[in-house]
Amino acid sequence: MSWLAGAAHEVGPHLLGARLSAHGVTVRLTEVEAYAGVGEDPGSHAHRGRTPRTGVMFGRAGLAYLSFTYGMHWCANVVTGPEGVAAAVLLRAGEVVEGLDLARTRRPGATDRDLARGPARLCRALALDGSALGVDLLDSASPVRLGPPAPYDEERLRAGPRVGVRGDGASTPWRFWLEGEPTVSPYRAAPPPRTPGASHP
DNA sequence: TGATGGATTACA
DNA sequence: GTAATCCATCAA
Repeated sequence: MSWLAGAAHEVGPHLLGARLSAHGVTVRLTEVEAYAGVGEDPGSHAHRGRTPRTGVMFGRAGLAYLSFTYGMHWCANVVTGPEGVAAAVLLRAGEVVEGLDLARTRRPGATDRDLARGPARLCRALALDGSALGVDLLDSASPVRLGPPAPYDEERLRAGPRVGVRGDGASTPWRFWLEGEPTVSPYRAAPPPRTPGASHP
Protein backbone atom coordinates (compact mmCIF):
# COMPACT_ATOMS: atom_id res chain seq x y z
CA MET A 1 0.00 0.00 0.00
CA SER A 2 1.48 3.28 -1.04
CA TRP A 3 0.45 6.88 -0.98
CA LEU A 4 -0.49 6.49 -4.61
CA ALA A 5 -3.29 4.06 -3.84
CA GLY A 6 -6.84 5.31 -3.80
CA ALA A 7 -9.48 6.92 -5.97
CA ALA A 8 -7.86 8.84 -8.79
CA HIS A 9 -9.56 12.11 -7.89
CA GLU A 10 -8.24 11.82 -4.35
CA VAL A 11 -4.70 10.89 -5.27
CA GLY A 12 -4.51 13.57 -7.94
CA PRO A 13 -4.15 16.56 -5.62
CA HIS A 14 -1.50 14.72 -3.62
CA LEU A 15 0.65 14.44 -6.73
CA LEU A 16 0.87 18.21 -7.13
CA GLY A 17 4.25 19.43 -6.03
CA ALA A 18 5.79 15.94 -6.12
CA ARG A 19 8.89 15.34 -8.18
CA LEU A 20 9.10 13.04 -11.16
CA SER A 21 12.53 12.00 -12.38
CA ALA A 22 13.50 10.21 -15.57
CA HIS A 23 16.57 10.03 -17.73
CA GLY A 24 18.42 12.89 -16.13
CA VAL A 25 15.58 15.38 -15.79
CA THR A 26 13.34 16.10 -12.79
CA VAL A 27 10.07 18.00 -12.88
CA ARG A 28 7.84 19.28 -10.11
CA LEU A 29 4.25 18.48 -11.00
CA THR A 30 1.90 21.45 -11.24
CA GLU A 31 -1.12 20.06 -13.09
CA VAL A 32 -2.82 16.65 -13.20
CA GLU A 33 -6.10 15.05 -14.25
CA ALA A 34 -7.90 12.07 -12.72
CA TYR A 35 -9.52 9.26 -14.69
CA ALA A 36 -11.74 6.53 -13.30
CA GLY A 37 -12.61 3.08 -14.50
CA VAL A 38 -15.05 0.98 -16.44
CA GLY A 39 -18.42 2.61 -16.92
CA GLU A 40 -17.77 5.44 -14.48
CA ASP A 41 -15.88 7.87 -16.63
CA PRO A 42 -16.55 8.50 -20.33
CA GLY A 43 -13.23 10.29 -20.60
CA SER A 44 -11.14 7.39 -19.46
CA HIS A 45 -9.37 5.06 -21.86
CA ALA A 46 -10.59 2.25 -19.64
CA HIS A 47 -14.21 3.29 -19.86
CA ARG A 48 -15.10 0.51 -22.29
CA GLY A 49 -13.28 -2.17 -20.40
CA ARG A 50 -9.89 -3.77 -20.41
CA THR A 51 -8.08 -3.83 -23.73
CA PRO A 52 -4.51 -4.65 -24.72
CA ARG A 53 -3.70 -0.97 -24.72
CA THR A 54 -5.20 -0.11 -21.35
CA GLY A 55 -4.13 -3.24 -19.52
CA VAL A 56 -1.68 -1.37 -17.31
CA MET A 57 -4.46 0.88 -16.02
CA PHE A 58 -5.89 -2.20 -14.35
CA GLY A 59 -2.63 -2.92 -12.58
CA ARG A 60 -1.66 -2.01 -9.05
CA ALA A 61 -1.13 1.54 -7.80
CA GLY A 62 2.21 3.11 -8.52
CA LEU A 63 2.72 1.81 -12.04
CA ALA A 64 3.32 4.08 -15.00
CA TYR A 65 0.80 4.08 -17.84
CA LEU A 66 2.13 5.61 -21.02
CA SER A 67 -0.33 6.39 -23.76
CA PHE A 68 0.52 7.20 -27.38
CA THR A 69 -1.96 9.66 -28.87
CA TYR A 70 -2.44 11.64 -32.05
CA GLY A 71 0.16 9.55 -33.77
CA MET A 72 3.04 11.51 -32.30
CA HIS A 73 2.67 12.19 -28.61
CA TRP A 74 3.14 10.27 -25.40
CA CYS A 75 1.19 11.04 -22.25
CA ALA A 76 2.23 9.81 -18.81
CA ASN A 77 -0.18 8.57 -16.16
CA VAL A 78 0.15 7.18 -12.65
CA VAL A 79 -2.00 4.17 -11.85
CA THR A 80 -3.79 4.57 -8.51
CA GLY A 81 -6.26 1.71 -8.32
CA PRO A 82 -5.97 -1.71 -6.78
CA GLU A 83 -5.24 -4.66 -9.05
CA GLY A 84 -8.18 -5.21 -11.38
CA VAL A 85 -9.64 -1.72 -11.06
CA ALA A 86 -8.85 0.95 -13.62
CA ALA A 87 -7.86 4.31 -12.17
CA ALA A 88 -5.11 6.68 -13.16
CA VAL A 89 -3.93 10.26 -12.95
CA LEU A 90 -2.66 11.96 -16.09
CA LEU A 91 0.38 14.15 -15.55
CA ARG A 92 -0.42 17.28 -17.50
CA ALA A 93 2.35 19.72 -16.66
CA GLY A 94 5.34 20.38 -14.48
CA GLU A 95 8.27 22.65 -13.82
CA VAL A 96 11.74 21.42 -14.69
CA VAL A 97 13.82 21.68 -11.53
CA GLU A 98 16.80 19.49 -12.43
CA GLY A 99 18.51 18.64 -15.69
CA LEU A 100 17.51 21.92 -17.26
CA ASP A 101 20.16 21.77 -19.94
CA LEU A 102 19.19 18.25 -20.93
CA ALA A 103 15.52 19.18 -21.09
CA ARG A 104 16.35 22.13 -23.33
CA THR A 105 18.10 19.91 -25.82
CA ARG A 106 15.04 17.67 -25.96
CA ARG A 107 12.71 20.62 -26.56
CA PRO A 108 14.52 22.84 -29.03
CA GLY A 109 13.10 26.31 -29.26
CA ALA A 110 10.96 26.08 -26.14
CA THR A 111 11.25 28.60 -23.37
CA ASP A 112 12.04 27.24 -19.93
CA ARG A 113 8.47 27.58 -18.72
CA ASP A 114 7.22 25.64 -21.74
CA LEU A 115 9.61 22.72 -21.32
CA ALA A 116 7.03 20.54 -19.56
CA ARG A 117 3.91 22.67 -20.00
CA GLY A 118 1.50 20.10 -21.43
CA PRO A 119 1.23 16.33 -21.15
CA ALA A 120 3.13 15.48 -24.31
CA ARG A 121 5.74 18.13 -23.65
CA LEU A 122 6.33 16.75 -20.19
CA CYS A 123 7.01 13.32 -21.67
CA ARG A 124 9.31 14.83 -24.23
CA ALA A 125 11.34 16.73 -21.66
CA LEU A 126 11.73 13.59 -19.57
CA ALA A 127 12.32 11.35 -22.61
CA LEU A 128 9.37 9.18 -21.63
CA ASP A 129 7.91 6.74 -24.11
CA GLY A 130 6.49 3.25 -24.30
CA SER A 131 9.60 1.74 -22.79
CA ALA A 132 8.42 3.10 -19.42
CA LEU A 133 5.05 1.38 -19.69
CA GLY A 134 4.30 -0.54 -16.53
CA VAL A 135 7.39 0.42 -14.55
CA ASP A 136 7.06 0.91 -10.79
CA LEU A 137 7.35 4.62 -10.06
CA LEU A 138 8.24 4.03 -6.43
CA ASP A 139 11.04 1.56 -7.13
CA SER A 140 14.39 3.28 -6.78
CA ALA A 141 15.74 1.01 -9.51
CA SER A 142 13.19 2.19 -12.06
CA PRO A 143 14.18 4.43 -14.94
CA VAL A 144 11.25 6.64 -13.95
CA ARG A 145 10.75 7.60 -10.34
CA LEU A 146 8.24 9.62 -8.35
CA GLY A 147 9.36 11.39 -5.21
CA PRO A 148 7.41 11.60 -1.95
CA PRO A 149 4.34 13.83 -1.70
CA ALA A 150 5.26 17.47 -1.25
CA PRO A 151 3.10 19.59 1.05
CA TYR A 152 1.84 22.84 -0.41
CA ASP A 153 -0.50 25.61 0.57
CA GLU A 154 -3.97 24.18 0.06
CA GLU A 155 -5.27 27.60 -0.84
CA ARG A 156 -3.36 27.26 -4.08
CA LEU A 157 -5.18 24.10 -5.09
CA ARG A 158 -7.62 24.58 -7.94
CA ALA A 159 -10.00 22.11 -9.57
CA GLY A 160 -11.83 22.38 -12.84
CA PRO A 161 -13.20 20.50 -15.84
CA ARG A 162 -10.84 18.21 -17.67
CA VAL A 163 -9.45 18.83 -21.10
CA GLY A 164 -10.81 16.81 -24.00
CA VAL A 165 -13.68 15.28 -22.09
CA ARG A 166 -17.20 15.72 -23.42
CA GLY A 167 -20.62 14.71 -22.27
CA ASP A 168 -21.60 14.13 -18.69
CA GLY A 169 -18.04 13.57 -17.58
CA ALA A 170 -17.16 17.07 -18.72
CA SER A 171 -18.74 18.59 -15.65
CA THR A 172 -16.67 16.51 -13.25
CA PRO A 173 -13.97 18.82 -11.89
CA TRP A 174 -11.13 16.34 -11.93
CA ARG A 175 -8.40 18.54 -13.28
CA PHE A 176 -6.20 19.82 -10.49
CA TRP A 177 -3.53 22.46 -10.59
CA LEU A 178 -1.62 24.92 -8.44
CA GLU A 179 -2.78 28.49 -8.81
CA GLY A 180 -0.04 30.90 -9.73
CA GLU A 181 2.24 28.34 -11.36
CA PRO A 182 3.40 29.62 -14.74
CA THR A 183 3.90 26.07 -15.98
CA VAL A 184 0.22 25.10 -15.88
CA SER A 185 -0.92 24.34 -19.42
CA PRO A 186 -2.75 27.19 -21.12
CA TYR A 187 -6.17 25.66 -21.62
CA ARG A 188 -8.78 27.63 -19.70
CA ALA A 189 -6.76 28.27 -16.58
CA ALA A 190 -9.87 29.17 -14.57
CA PRO A 191 -13.10 28.31 -16.34
CA PRO A 192 -15.89 30.36 -14.74
CA PRO A 193 -18.97 28.37 -13.77
CA ARG A 194 -21.49 28.78 -16.55
CA THR A 195 -24.67 30.27 -15.25
CA PRO A 196 -27.90 29.15 -16.89
CA GLY A 197 -29.38 31.88 -19.00
CA ALA A 198 -26.09 33.55 -19.76
CA SER A 199 -25.68 33.30 -23.49
CA HIS A 200 -23.08 34.33 -25.96
CA PRO A 201 -22.94 38.03 -26.93
C1' DT B 1 -7.09 28.43 -37.02
C1' DG B 2 -5.38 24.23 -39.55
C1' DA B 3 -2.39 20.41 -40.69
C1' DT B 4 -0.41 16.80 -38.98
C1' DG B 5 0.25 11.86 -37.58
C1' DG B 6 -0.24 6.70 -36.19
C1' DA B 7 -2.23 3.57 -33.06
C1' DT B 8 -6.44 1.86 -31.12
C1' DT B 9 -11.04 0.44 -31.11
C1' DA B 10 -15.82 -0.44 -32.70
C1' DC B 11 -18.20 -2.11 -36.20
C1' DA B 12 -19.65 -5.09 -40.46
C1' DG C 1 -11.33 -5.63 -43.43
C1' DT C 2 -12.85 -0.24 -42.85
C1' DA C 3 -14.01 4.11 -40.47
C1' DA C 4 -14.02 7.07 -36.55
C1' DT C 5 -11.69 8.51 -32.68
C1' DC C 6 -7.99 10.14 -29.77
C1' DC C 7 -5.72 12.66 -22.41
C1' DA C 8 -1.80 17.44 -28.59
C1' DT C 9 1.51 20.39 -30.62
C1' DC C 10 3.43 23.63 -33.73
C1' DA C 11 3.34 26.91 -37.41
C1' DA C 12 0.87 30.59 -39.30
